[in-house]
Amino acid sequence: MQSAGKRRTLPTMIDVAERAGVSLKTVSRVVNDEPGASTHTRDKVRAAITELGYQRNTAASELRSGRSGLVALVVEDASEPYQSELGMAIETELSNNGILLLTVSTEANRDRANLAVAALAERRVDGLIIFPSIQHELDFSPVLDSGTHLVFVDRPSPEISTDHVRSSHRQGAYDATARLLDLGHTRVAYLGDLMTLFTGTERVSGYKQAMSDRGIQIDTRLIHLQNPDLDGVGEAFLAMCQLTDPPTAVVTGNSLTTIQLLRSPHFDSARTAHVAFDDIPLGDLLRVPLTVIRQDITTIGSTAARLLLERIRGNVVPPRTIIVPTQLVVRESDTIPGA
Amino acid sequence: MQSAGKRRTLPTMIDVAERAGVSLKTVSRVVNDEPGASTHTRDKVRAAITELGYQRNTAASELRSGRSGLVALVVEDASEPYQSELGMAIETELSNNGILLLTVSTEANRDRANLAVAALAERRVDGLIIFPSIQHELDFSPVLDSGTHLVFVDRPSPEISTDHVRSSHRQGAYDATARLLDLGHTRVAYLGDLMTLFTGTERVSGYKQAMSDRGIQIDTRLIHLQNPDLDGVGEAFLAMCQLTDPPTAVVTGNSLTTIQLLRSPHFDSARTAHVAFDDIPLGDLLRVPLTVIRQDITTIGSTAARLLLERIRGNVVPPRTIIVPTQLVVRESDTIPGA
DNA sequence: CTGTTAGCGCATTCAG
DNA sequence: CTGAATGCGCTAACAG
Repeated sequence: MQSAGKRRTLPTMIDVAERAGVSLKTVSRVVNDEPGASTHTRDKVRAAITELGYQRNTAASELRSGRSGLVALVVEDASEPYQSELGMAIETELSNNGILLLTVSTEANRDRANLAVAALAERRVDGLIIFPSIQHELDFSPVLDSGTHLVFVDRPSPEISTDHVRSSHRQGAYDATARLLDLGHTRVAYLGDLMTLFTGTERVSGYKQAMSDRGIQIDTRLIHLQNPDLDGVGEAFLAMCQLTDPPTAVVTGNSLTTIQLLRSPHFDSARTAHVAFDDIPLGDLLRVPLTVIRQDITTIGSTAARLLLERIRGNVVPPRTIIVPTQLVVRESDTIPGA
Repeated sequence: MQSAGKRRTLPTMIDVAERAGVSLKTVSRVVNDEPGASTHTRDKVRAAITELGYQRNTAASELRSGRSGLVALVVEDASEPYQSELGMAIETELSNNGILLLTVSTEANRDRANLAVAALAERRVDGLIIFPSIQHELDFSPVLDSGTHLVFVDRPSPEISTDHVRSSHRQGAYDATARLLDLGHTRVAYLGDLMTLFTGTERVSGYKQAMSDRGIQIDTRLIHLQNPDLDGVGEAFLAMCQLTDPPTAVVTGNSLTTIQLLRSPHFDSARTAHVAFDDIPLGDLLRVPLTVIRQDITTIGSTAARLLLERIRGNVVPPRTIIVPTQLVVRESDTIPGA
């Protein structure tokens, strides 16, 4: 059994050079797969590397070259399903390009989120992928100073003009609403996020558009927007049901709202048709399997990583916006059993 | 609107020293909160730092000092709920100590998982927290050479003697089984992982112990162990139901097996009592809310991070094993409606 | 194809 | 309490 934690001096490129009988620079060429070394020399150097157990010291390389080989993902809570799936997609794309991923959750360190960004700046990360926090805007000036590239996911930055990848929030909400309308409903409620959020605005406007397109009067009493972190969705739905003309169907605009509604005693999946924006884990195993608008998070993540990699490699183009389509996944909750 | 990606030369400690009219070393003292600088000097230096927008270059500091301020979490799939919650707990603990977290999913880099570990070694990460992969043993010799500290989570390493934090797998499985036995069942099946896994072995032995303690004969036909990545749980359960004395209750030993069973057409939650090891997301919203043994992942993660931090700070003690208790969460699936 | 020189920005060592 | 000198390990720029 090996034991961890012993430290001795590690061999350097100079040691390898001596062992292989070549110059320092030649070793560097081999290690970095640069041209300018014969196959024979390469083999000699490689042999010396394995004999000595040489490992390149990234810190030195980084200091000299200015590139860190590090990208950071800044999210609110890396353990939330959407965000962890995003992280996984990004990591996959980056690791295929020899870049390691740092993850910073602003929630974990609310007061110190800006400190964390400063730490990323000190580390000279090559790029940042940002899933903007709902809670508070971060100060990205430290990383901008050092020429780090930024990509925003899910919604654009209000202050910084840069690349941005997101779902077609509006179209997704449109599709959710249209689905219920096509099933014959006319009283369709919308429970969603506040309009202060970009995504909230987009989605509610998709809902309204679908209603208008089918010539259905929009009843503002059937629209409830609130911060989904706070309670109140169930009560809002109850109030709607007490109208003389209550809703027969409902669209929920985000997962938190969906879960609040499903957990509410005032909501009965057997009596009200329901389509949710955002899939939730195990949505197929619920009491009534949930019909949802699913975001293609993996594509969003890998696209964000790809845009970032292009810029890191020196591609200079104007800021781009990429919209990734959503998908309607029909299960059961959109149809009422009795109907 | 600011625009990202412009690069100019950043100020260094020398610039700050000149501006403040002190020496390089004094700046270093202030930046690192070392003693040996008067309050007056500190203020002068701090002022110069803000005026110039100075940011320490971590690479240089790292090259000189040998410490990277980086810890890596090596998991199989960072998007899986258990693993992302673990990551979040670790990140919280580390960020409180000024350390950033790298996440490496071996799944994202299947063929190259060992290469990723080598990359961590080259980066001289201060420590590694490892949630061992089911798929394949990794080669940690590169990081051991550079004196990196390791902590294993969930199960110990078969090869390396080091710190290790995990749930009381055996006690948890015991509690799950005992719960069903106490409810009057005598034919309790166990569907779980292979015994080649540490956790699989621990949990099945907890099940057996509970049965024996209550004087109930263990029927090996009611025990099914398999790789939960593969199909077959539903069929195995069906086979048990066709016995002359079929099970009236079942314990599932891990989330994948639980989900397979719940999705299987051969299993009916209304007819068979069920307790699952490991909570699953939204377990309370399932057709029949799931009674589970829940692991305290947050405690596991923060404990692992704490043990690692101690070693990074130079604490030399023999390898430690910390067992974190599990908790029975009673919902409904353990009782059959008719009974 | 290969080698020499210089210096990235900082922390360590030792001298005041 | 403060400063000067040195070099961590590597890569960029050039020379042969």
